Amino acid sequence: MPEGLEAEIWRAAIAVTTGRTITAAWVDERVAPPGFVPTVRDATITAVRRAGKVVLVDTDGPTIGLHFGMTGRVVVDGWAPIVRLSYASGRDDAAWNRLCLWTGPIDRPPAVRFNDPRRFGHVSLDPDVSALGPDMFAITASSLHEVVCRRRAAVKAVLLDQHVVAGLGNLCVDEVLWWAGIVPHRTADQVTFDETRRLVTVMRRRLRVMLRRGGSTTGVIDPLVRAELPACPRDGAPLRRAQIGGRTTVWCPEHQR
DNA sequence: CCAAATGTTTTCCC
DNA sequence: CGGGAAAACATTTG
Repeated sequence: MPEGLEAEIWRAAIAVTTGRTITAAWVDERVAPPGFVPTVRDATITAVRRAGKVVLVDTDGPTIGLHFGMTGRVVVDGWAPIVRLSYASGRDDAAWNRLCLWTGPIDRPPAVRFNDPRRFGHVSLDPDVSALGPDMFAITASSLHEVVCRRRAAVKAVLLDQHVVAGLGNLCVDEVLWWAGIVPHRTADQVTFDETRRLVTVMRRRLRVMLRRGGSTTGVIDPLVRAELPACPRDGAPLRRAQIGGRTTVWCPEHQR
């Protein structure tokens, strides 16, 4: 899924609906709060924001939260900003639709369609995002280090924690650690301030590049590299793979220390 | 048939 | 109570 980068791509796509009024809505009741449809009908979309991995559709009524889970995705005006997610089906089956918002005739494609085969995602009203940490594009080295230096878990697990920094997912964490030269299983409190600074610099740069390229699967440690474990593109050492923080982790034992 | 998959939440154990 | 690790969740794909 979708990490913060995908959420940002979808946020920008959905933003074209700003100013339109929701004329009709449909949800899979299993993934939405009760009374969702009548609550959003006739609301006008005023802005589309992102909080970490969550897309927030503001209206003159409630704010609609889109939580993508592992396989959620969005189609806007019949167009998919991200056609195929790795680790998810490339198909687009109507049976997997979880939310449709129309801003015009109901016989046209919905303005926003949320489709999620695995159904780990959900839809919310006025979601509370106050517990999220600073955004991955905005966090500073000092604020990050303040948290990191007090945690004993693996640095990988800490960066995955949305209360620490919002938006990073499994692929992006492996990517930034690879660029920063920090081994993922190192204890967070062993990460120096200098290293945290490098981490934040790398985060800003590489996330920007990956966003432009199309999301979290476009880095050096992409899904193919994760599966095949070729030699490290930086120094030729054999890449390694293990479970860290409960997730598949790939790193270079040579330049990540 | 089996294993693994980009996330969040819950449960359990120190 | 708090931190951390592991399990659970539902389904598809290789």
